[in-house]
Amino acid sequence: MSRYEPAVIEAKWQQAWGEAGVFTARHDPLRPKYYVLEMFPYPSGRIHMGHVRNYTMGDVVARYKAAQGFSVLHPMGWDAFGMPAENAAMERGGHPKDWTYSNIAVMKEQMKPLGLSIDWSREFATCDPEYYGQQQAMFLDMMAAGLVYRKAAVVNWDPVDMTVLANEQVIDGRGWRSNALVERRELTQWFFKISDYSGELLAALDGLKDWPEKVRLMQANWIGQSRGLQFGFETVAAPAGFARIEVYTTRPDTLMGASFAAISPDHPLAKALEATDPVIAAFVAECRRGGTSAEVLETAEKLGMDTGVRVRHPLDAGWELPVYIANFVLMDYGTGAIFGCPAHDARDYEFATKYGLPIEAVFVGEGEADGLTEAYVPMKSEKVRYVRGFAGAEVQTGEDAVTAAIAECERRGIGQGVTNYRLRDWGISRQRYWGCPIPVVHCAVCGVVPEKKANLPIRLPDDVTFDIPGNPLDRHPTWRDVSCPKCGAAARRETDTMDTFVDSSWYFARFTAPHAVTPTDMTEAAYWMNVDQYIGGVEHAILHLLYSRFFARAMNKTGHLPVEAIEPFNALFTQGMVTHEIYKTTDEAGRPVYHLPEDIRKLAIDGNVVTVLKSRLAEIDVDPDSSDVSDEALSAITLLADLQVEVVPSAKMSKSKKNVVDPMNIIAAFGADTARWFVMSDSPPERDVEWTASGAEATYKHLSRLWTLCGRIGDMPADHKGADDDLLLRATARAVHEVTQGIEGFAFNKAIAKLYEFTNILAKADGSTPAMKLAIRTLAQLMCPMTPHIAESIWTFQGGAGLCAQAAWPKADPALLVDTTVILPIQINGKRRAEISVPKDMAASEVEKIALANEDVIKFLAGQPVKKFIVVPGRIINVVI
RNA sequence: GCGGAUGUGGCGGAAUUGGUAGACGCGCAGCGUUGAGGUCGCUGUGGGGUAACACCCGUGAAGGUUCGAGUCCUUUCAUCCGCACCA
Repeated sequence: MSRYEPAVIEAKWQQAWGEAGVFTARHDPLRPKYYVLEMFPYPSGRIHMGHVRNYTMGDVVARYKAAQGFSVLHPMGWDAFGMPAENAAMERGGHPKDWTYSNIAVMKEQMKPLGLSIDWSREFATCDPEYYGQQQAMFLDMMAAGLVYRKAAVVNWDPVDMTVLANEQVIDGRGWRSNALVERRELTQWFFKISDYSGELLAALDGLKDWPEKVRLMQANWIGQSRGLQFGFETVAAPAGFARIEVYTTRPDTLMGASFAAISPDHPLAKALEATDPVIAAFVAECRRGGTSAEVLETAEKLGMDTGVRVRHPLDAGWELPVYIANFVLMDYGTGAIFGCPAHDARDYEFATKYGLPIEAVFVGEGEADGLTEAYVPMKSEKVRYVRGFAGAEVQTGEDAVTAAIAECERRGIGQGVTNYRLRDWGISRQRYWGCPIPVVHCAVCGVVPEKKANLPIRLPDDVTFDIPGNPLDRHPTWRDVSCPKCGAAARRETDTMDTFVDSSWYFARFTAPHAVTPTDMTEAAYWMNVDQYIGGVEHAILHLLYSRFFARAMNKTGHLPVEAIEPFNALFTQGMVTHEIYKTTDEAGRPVYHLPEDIRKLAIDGNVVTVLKSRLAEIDVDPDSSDVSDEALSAITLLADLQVEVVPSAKMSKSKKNVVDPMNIIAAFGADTARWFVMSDSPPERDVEWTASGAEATYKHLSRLWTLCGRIGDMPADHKGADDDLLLRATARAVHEVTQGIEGFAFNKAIAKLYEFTNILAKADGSTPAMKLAIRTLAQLMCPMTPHIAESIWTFQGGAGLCAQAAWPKADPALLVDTTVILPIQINGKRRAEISVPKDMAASEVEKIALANEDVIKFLAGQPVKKFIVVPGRIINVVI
């Protein structure tokens, strides 16, 4: 066996897999299927380490399941619509389509050398008309099924560029290009009725046993089910048409503590007042300044204005409350109007304090005085006493108080108990070019008319420019101006495109039949769905996954997915990021300056590692790349503190911090197996992994050492006896058991630690008996999911039949996994003082005798009587004195 | 503001889920190999303490439950992620 040359063997085995068609997914009714999917990439330009980690994880699962005998589907595609393509066109010229497809070509070429077990015959991009045309067909079906509607919604409006901005494009309340103050503006937009499924999407979370608990929790909180009371305030001195204001509250038990009512600046009443009152109009305009994101809205200073309108308290007609317009009341939640109880709601308390409104407690903490007013009393359900509750709810606390208050209000005819959800309908309209066109036409005669399916796909026009802001579709007469599909009159095509989340909400289903002339093929979908293991970043824990769960239900309703697939992802795994340290200095003004890894040098001085700038080394006449640094130079470096670079560990890779590691450089230097092994080895997959140059090098050294070891064994005479064969067989069985458990449990770092241990045992064994050969072949198989190329070479070299990638996963003989004797530590009063070695199944009474006869134990007992003797079989002994 | 998570040696992490804290890897140190450096091989490596043992301390902090706590409970501090038009 020659030297370890990854470039040579990796190309060779990739070709062999390709020729054997190992990764082509086959619809084989006789075999169980397994569908592994990693969240598909956005084609941003080049692949990064995060991609390598994500796809290697999926690949490990795919290869492992294939070895287990499953018919595996492991596809790849491109989430190809989105803003960056338009931004590139604006900044550099060119067309989003060209930018996107050339990025796809580059990234695909970069992914190939990783040796992933992907079935490339199923590849597609969401910007392919064949894909988005099917998406348009589903939109029409969903429209017919009543899942689509239009309504007004607020957007970020840039008044200078005259365009809609994404939240990301609003920086400190200003447009990212124009720097103009952003306003909130209403636009008529398309919505999917995801709220029809609020209850179901919540209830079904319980069935997702193989999803991370935290993701289910986040989704549940996002859907935000609450039980409350909806009731109407009767108004006094309100404009015509506003005799009542509907309010929703989750705390009807605090109604007696009401001190004001507040409506959203977007509430119809606010709009009516705005039209006639310039002071209110100015205030509402003030509220509409700034972006639309929840973070901005909820951290903004609380602003309110008394409208002059009054409402009657529902429990006491003589009690009038002022109605404020308040910027923290959201039109999207509840009814867009609230009642304020400052004593028991922190936000209301802040508001009441600011505007001098009364604060009166409904309940007090146990033992506190009844006269507690003007203070905020947090809800502690166990320890409250009602002092101003209303009849029927006096004795209740906590949730019971809410339930009792709702019942009492219903009895009195004041309002109704309502189950409310925080989840809003999904607004999908985007005023942008590079997205899936919404297939409808606006006709002056017929109104909104769906396109005919025969006319699909509605293709994006190619002849567009991005020299001025806004949506080029809006100013493209030959594309925009059409005749009505229904009556033939002159009409206007919808120029909004769909949110790119729509594209990614069903791609997993399309992979099961990527070339079908309908969105899906029900036979294929029935075989391949669901995705058995889905893997991706935790940043998608809420939106993408919730939208996909909704879409699967909508697809079922419109006949595009079987009912078994309404929860499309059986198991979910959320992986962490790849981070890298940052090298930072500060300039004269104290601003941080970042340095590239190749511009710094790490030196070992007196057992410490000192990081210095190469350029500064040159200044003191030290050759920055020479390995030979004199002791004088080293001590000079220690003295020069300003020469040293601050190392900030574990930062997200970003160009501005200059800590991006390009996977292609790693593959060129060490090969794909090293890159794959390293990203799987150090950290648990759900956590961030820090890329270190030394770690990657160590991985390469390990693989080289293994290569040499296999070569050495191959050169030995057959049956050269090294270590005990029995020991080898046991070690092999244990490795199979532990690595299998590691992969099954998504603990790849532990699986790799076990592989290191196993390799260390083999390196010491130094023989070439059949037991050794079996051990090495097994090692190759266990490594194959992680490092498939070197595994193939070792497998072949050690006489494995066929391709390692197609060999059946090894099984451990259970008899070889049990140890006959066990070492029991002995604690005395909880401190470990001695240990004994006993047969595994020895009776506790026997163990006690041996333990008490142990000389260390006798020494520590020092003749004191034993109060208690605890034996945990096979684990530990504790003697209490 | 709301929601979710994470804190263990110099570093990444392990700990059979309440039972020997620090597996495995990196780094560092010593020895060997080498003309030298790197490579490679062997050994050591939580802190204090000792000639070496012994012994003491130790899982962000402070309390608690237990024969026994990294793991369970209470309080607290720090850091990271998401928030509906980034994907």
